[in-house]
Amino acid sequence: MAPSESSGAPLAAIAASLQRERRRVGLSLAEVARRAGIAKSTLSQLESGTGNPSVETLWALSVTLDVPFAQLVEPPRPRVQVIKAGEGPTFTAERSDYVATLLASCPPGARRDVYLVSSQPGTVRASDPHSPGLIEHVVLSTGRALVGITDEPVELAPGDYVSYPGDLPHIFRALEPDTTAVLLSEHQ
Amino acid sequence: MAPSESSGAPLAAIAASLQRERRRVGLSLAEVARRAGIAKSTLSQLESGTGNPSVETLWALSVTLDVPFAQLVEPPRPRVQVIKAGEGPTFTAERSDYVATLLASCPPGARRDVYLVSSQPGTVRASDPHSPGLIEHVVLSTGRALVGITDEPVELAPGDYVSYPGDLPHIFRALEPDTTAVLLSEHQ
DNA sequence: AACGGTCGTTCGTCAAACCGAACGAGCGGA
DNA sequence: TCCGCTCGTTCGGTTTGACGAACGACCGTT
Repeated sequence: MAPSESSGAPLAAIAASLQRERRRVGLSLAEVARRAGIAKSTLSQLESGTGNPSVETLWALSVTLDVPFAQLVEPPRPRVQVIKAGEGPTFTAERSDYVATLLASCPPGARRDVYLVSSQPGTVRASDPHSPGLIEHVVLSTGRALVGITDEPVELAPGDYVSYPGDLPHIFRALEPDTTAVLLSEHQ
Repeated sequence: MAPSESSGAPLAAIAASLQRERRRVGLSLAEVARRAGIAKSTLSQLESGTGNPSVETLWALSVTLDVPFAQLVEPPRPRVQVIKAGEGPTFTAERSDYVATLLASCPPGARRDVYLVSSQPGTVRASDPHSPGLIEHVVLSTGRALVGITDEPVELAPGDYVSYPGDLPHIFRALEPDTTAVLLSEHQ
């Protein structure tokens, strides 16, 4: 997914984030600038939305404020969301008793999808490689399953966890009826 | 968590990412520069690691290449990880039958932790607010539980999903023995 | 009030990011 | 071979982000 909107750079969002995070850690503008090794005038302009910082400058600030770099650029996002079992958009593989329910799709700023996977034995859910850098995490809830890279899958029991690069061929193969798992697809 | 290392800005990583993503979509340097509205000389220098782009410039490129902004800055990261049920580092709440197993901690570039939660009824796991912007996702695996914001929790059955802001007081209260859930803690 | 301290903003200077044009290299067709 | 085209790089000129000093505002203290 592309960055939020196709609009211009979120300079205003950066300005707000910088000030919010600085307030959060309770430091003065001058102190943050000093620790980050930048002029406080620069920081002042950035927080006022006047300016277009270089990556180096923003990076220094993200380190100083102990905030993920991306958080300074991609603004916040809120709220409560409930999806009852059986509801929500589902994706069913053809010729395979495999149902994936999208629980939380990738919003701007976050880079992960959360699925609830329900599968039956007898068939194999083989996935072609997804986009480079994608990582999948699987936590088995019920049943048993062979999960992971096609060449070296791992057998999971309830509570077991596996993660693997999603840009390699991989499978999900239920070994017992009503096998369910939580799948976290992380877009790097 | 802070950006990867406390070292200098990842200008080399940006250079590599830009070239890799451009190659991926199969466009020439000149064409990408034209679409992004920047001079191709600028892009040439960025891809060669010579330069310290402004946020505006990088943003335009991330939009053009249809790549999340953060991906241009935070480099890749790999591999397979297995944690069998009962293994892995656990956190136990005092006075509460509540065990959280850390499945995937927050690496540089990603901003989420994955836990397997196992809990027994009779006690309430109440969490004080975490850092601002944190979002928690819960998928119930077995049993039943009251989960969510303390003021308005949601009752979950196996397969149910809920997400809520982690910076508000929230609870996890098992309603049946051996209640388990997958908890995704997302650091915005 | 006068003082020392820190707060955040503003101003002039300088380095550098960005631009546009020109360049050489590589390739296919006449 | 000589065009015509596109590739990516290199070279001055212009714009602008970053710097440091100076500024007014706002406390406590004397």
